[in-house]
Amino acid sequence: MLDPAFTFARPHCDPPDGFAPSLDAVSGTHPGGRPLQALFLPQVTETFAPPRAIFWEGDKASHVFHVLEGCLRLYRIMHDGRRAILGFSYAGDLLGVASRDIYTFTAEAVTPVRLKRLARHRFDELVDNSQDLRSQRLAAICNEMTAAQDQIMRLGRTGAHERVATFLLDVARRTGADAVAPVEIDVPFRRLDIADYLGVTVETVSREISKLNRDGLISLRGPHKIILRRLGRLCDVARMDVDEPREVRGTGAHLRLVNAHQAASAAFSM
Amino acid sequence: MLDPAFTFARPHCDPPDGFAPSLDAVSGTHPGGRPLQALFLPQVTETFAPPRAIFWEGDKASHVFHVLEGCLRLYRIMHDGRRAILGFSYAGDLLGVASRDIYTFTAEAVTPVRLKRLARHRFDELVDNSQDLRSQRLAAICNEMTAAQDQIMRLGRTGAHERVATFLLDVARRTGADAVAPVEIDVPFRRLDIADYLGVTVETVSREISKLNRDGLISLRGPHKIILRRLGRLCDVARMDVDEPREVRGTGAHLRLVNAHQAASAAFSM
DNA sequence: CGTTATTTTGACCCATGTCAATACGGGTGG
DNA sequence: CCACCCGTATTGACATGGGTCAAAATAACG
Repeated sequence: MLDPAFTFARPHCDPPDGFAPSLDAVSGTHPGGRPLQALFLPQVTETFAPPRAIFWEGDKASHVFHVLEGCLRLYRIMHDGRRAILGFSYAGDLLGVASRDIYTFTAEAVTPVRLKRLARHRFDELVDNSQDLRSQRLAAICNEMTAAQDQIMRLGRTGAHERVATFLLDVARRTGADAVAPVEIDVPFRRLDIADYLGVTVETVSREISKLNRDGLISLRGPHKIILRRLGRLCDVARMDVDEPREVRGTGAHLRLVNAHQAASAAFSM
Repeated sequence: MLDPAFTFARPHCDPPDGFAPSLDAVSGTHPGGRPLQALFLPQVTETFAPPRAIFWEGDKASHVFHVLEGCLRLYRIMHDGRRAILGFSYAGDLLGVASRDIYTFTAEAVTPVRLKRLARHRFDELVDNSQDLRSQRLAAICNEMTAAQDQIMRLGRTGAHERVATFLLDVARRTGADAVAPVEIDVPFRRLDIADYLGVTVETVSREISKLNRDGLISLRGPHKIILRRLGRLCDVARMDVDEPREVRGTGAHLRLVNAHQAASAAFSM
């Protein structure tokens, strides 16, 4: 699936990479034996048409899910209606693993979704009986943590350019797109979803995408088909200001890290 | 410690509460028997003077730590020097539990810190041998996830007012301050730390604090001693626009939740 | 006490939000 | 297959929260 060249050159401390593998969604990397996903094999398949919710924020976290097909948005809503999308979930992901008591977000189908479910107590029971599965679950949740940290960094410290570019690259990676120059990606989400995920408005998302289009970094084939033309350039945008390291304000204690990562953007064709 | 009235009324879906119990820091709530923290009892105590780092982002995650005293900032730095503080860690917290391979952030002493450490392999070994401890560790990490989600929501969807007010209330709660009106809290962090945590600039933090001061919601006794005078009002600021719920843009599917939480702010004396 | 780092404040500017109009696209029924 | 419709996306004009730059005030520390 993932071409090794398609690693987006990720120096460990450089966050605006790493698609948020969605906060409570676990991309399936199975170390040795049976992956967590295998636990769902005997279950029946269910189907959810968009925009139906699989579960709601606040519901008792009674099940864990394995997404077989389609994609989902995971979000929370504030008292006054503001919505924040915490992440997206794709085929292969697990859903609800990090929810203990109640679900801390709503999961809603964006495209038609097929999935399997397993009662939480059953899932826990199965996992607890295997050292290997326990370890997998832990690793999975830790990966989610890291993804969440990436997102915190993006939202707190980057501009709209960077966020949108990063988002497109992440979708490409999640999709398992090829690393060769003109990658056509499918973006099933609406602009509002993207906006609520990136912490900006629909208009800003639209404008940034239009700008990338004007500048030739991408082409649009309808709002949901985007062709990434200059991957290298997109990376540059995603990691703004790479060339001109700005002055660091602060203690200086952490200066040890600054400039320790000229490596970066190299990967990716261009 | 925590006055029950001091719960900041947290309806499950309303994020701008919940102090980020720091992303990889575990506040010690021990269900039944021996808490995770007890594992550190036999270890020797180490001391770190600020601004010394306990570990660096990217280091091999060789140990887990238990903070006995003092407080820490946990942060990541981008290639160009921008810093994002992911959270803070206080006495009682565990540190490094959610770091599997390498530490995904730097932990640095803000005040003189005393802590104990345990080799990661040893920690894992001990935890894996007890159903109870495993469960505690899992719960702890899930709490961190929730805290991270809160932060994502704040950074993506709130203004500077809300962020600063929330921050002050969270420090108060973390500190275990009393719920009665004039609460004096100790804020050991510098303004730049707060700024990097809240995703704004130092100047903005300063201005917002000044404004709260002018408006009588708080008083300053030096930049690191803040007296919260109108807790109720602070809560209102932290959850801006409570009274006039704005029109929700979007599918409408999630409308089920909107307005389902007029409860809120009641708690807190005022 | 003087020296330096931190914080506060002011003036100005820009990225992004807001409001509003238009254009597009995908689905439906004729 | 085409025409219409409605939700979504784009674009423009304008407003503003918060960033930036610079200076003054205050606190921290030897």
